[in-house]
Amino acid sequence: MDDVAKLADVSAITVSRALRNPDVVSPELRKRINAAVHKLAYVPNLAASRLASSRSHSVGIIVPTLYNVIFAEYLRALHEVFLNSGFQVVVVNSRYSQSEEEQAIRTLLGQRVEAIIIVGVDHTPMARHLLTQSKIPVIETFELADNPIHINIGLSQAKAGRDATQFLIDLGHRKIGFVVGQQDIRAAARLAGYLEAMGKAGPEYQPMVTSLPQHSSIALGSTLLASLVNRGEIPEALFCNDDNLAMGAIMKCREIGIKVPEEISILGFHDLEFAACASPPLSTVATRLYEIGKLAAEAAVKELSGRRLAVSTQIDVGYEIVTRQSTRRHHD
Amino acid sequence: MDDVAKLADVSAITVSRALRNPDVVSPELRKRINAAVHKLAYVPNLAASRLASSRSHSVGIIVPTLYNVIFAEYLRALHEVFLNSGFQVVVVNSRYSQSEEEQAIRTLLGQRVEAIIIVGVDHTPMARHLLTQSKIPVIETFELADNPIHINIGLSQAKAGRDATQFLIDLGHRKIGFVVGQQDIRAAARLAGYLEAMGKAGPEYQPMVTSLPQHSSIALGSTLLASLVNRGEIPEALFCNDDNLAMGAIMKCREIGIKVPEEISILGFHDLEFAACASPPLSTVATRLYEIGKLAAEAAVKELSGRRLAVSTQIDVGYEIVTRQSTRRHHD
DNA sequence: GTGTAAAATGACAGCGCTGTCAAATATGTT
DNA sequence: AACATATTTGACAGCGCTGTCATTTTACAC
Repeated sequence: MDDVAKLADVSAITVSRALRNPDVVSPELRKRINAAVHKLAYVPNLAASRLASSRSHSVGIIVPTLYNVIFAEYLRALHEVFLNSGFQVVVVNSRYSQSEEEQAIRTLLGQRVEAIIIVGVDHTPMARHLLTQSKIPVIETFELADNPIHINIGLSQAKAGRDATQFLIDLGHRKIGFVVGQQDIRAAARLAGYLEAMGKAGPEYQPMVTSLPQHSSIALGSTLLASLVNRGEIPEALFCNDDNLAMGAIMKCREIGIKVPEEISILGFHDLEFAACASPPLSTVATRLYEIGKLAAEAAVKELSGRRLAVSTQIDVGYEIVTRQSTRRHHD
Repeated sequence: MDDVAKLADVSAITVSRALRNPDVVSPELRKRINAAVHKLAYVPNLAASRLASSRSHSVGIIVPTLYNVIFAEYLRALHEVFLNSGFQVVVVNSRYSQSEEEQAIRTLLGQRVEAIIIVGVDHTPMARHLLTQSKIPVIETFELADNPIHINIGLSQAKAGRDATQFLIDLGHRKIGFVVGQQDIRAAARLAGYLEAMGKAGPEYQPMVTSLPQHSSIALGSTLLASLVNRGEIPEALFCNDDNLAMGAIMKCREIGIKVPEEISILGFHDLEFAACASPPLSTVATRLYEIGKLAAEAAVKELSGRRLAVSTQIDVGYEIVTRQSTRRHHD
């Protein structure tokens, strides 16, 4: 900054002002300073700025993965709201690991982000401790917590899993499989819901879980369906932990000549962008991905602008089973 | 930090050391300090640390979108290499806007990231100026630049577009369409390649471009194919700007009863995870997404560890047309 | 011309750490 | 016991900005 000041022949403080508050500096100086800034390709040191002002103007987002489309709409909403409110968005990827999540929290807190939006409600005790002690808004999303740290926006994954399974049961299916990749906590909750519904339905409803500890993807859905077929255990209906898997399953069915939904009903989760245009269009549990992000960001912005919300606000955004053509009533 | 020091009854500097260099502090003090750190949920202020040490231990990644799967493998590779090398990864999303890209560059430079990995080689003059003046490694990826800022790893998008089109021409197709969403610069280059190949092939090869200024997605591919059909202009072959669009197109074809590849050949781009398990499996131009990320990160790490590369290193990772079942020789 | 208020600029300290070097303490050797 | 050496701890300045307040300059009214 001193270099800029020297070049523009003003004091350093004036440079700082010209950059942050251009209209309080006389036009002539402003012009000279801008020229110097440009000439030197000067970029203010944010570390120094943050240290001096103790404001970071940034918020931290923690998502489990950046490698598939599940959090796309959620991220889009967060970016839209925060960018419009003048916050910089820092996205960190915990890669479905609680220890990486804790590490991410440390990093973000170290950067003194002004709010943290995090997917999920299960954290290491240390992570929870850090989040609780930090004096910033913490928004936990996607799941509903029994005991939210602060603000919590999501839906009951277990209930959604139960209802989805019940939906397939009500369609007359008995042999209903559950398909999942690497099991994160939300997947486990949906699985628990599935098991509960199956258990309640009666002894002839035998749970049948197919899984492989890999990141969810369309390709994995395809692989999982193939392994099901190889074991000769083709169910009447399949509840897939997300639309990626469901899409893959549909593809594989088509490839090997299993008719969807005539021979097998397939139900996805999340209603991702491609669900409606799959062939056949995918029945799925629509979660309000964009909405969750939007509400989370808005809650954070509201908190930060002083209008404190209730200590622990919880919003259940619910879900909806969208019936398209990949499921149908069971015929013997 | 002072609070921690007071609680552990040591000097602040010892706390700092215990945190950064635990083995140089006596075990007893270390224990006391850790207890205090934990009790107070103390997280060191990274801004202060960065300012004092003038090291950020972080690298900046700029991608045009976080909302679809195109950059998944690329990001995965970058994360793997950088995290293993002890760098924190900051991902920023330019949302396909050059001005947002420039803003992102400012932010990252302001954070004093130690390297910048950026998708693309076209930047605003200001962005280029900032990047050039910054004394850090800059790795431009995906495209090959005539005039790289520093290190450049990618492939010729125009050449790939040309070859892909030629591939369809060689299959005997004449009416070959190009399908694209919102046109970024790489899309434009591929389109240019397509136009060039069509132009060279002769007057009976009329270009036929279908596009809609929206983010690429499977759903958009479906929409675009539908609009093609509505206009009654079903081509013999379709070169899609990426696999998302191709996948959507295949789905829509299936829905409305156009047989792929019997009635229409469909060629994608990138060989995304789902290409091989599409139905029919998608022929596509495989770009080495993971490889690009890996090479980029490794180049950056090498630069940062002192082993400077040649001033402007350029690596052409090439591409490969993968023939699966969505394309076939044309029959009249 | 003088006085008053407003606008523009500057001085200074300090944000919370770390690099460097100095001091204190422990350890080993003869 | 005296000394040399290694280990552990501490003091101090300063990283590059910004908040606060002081000072200078300008504008305007009388």
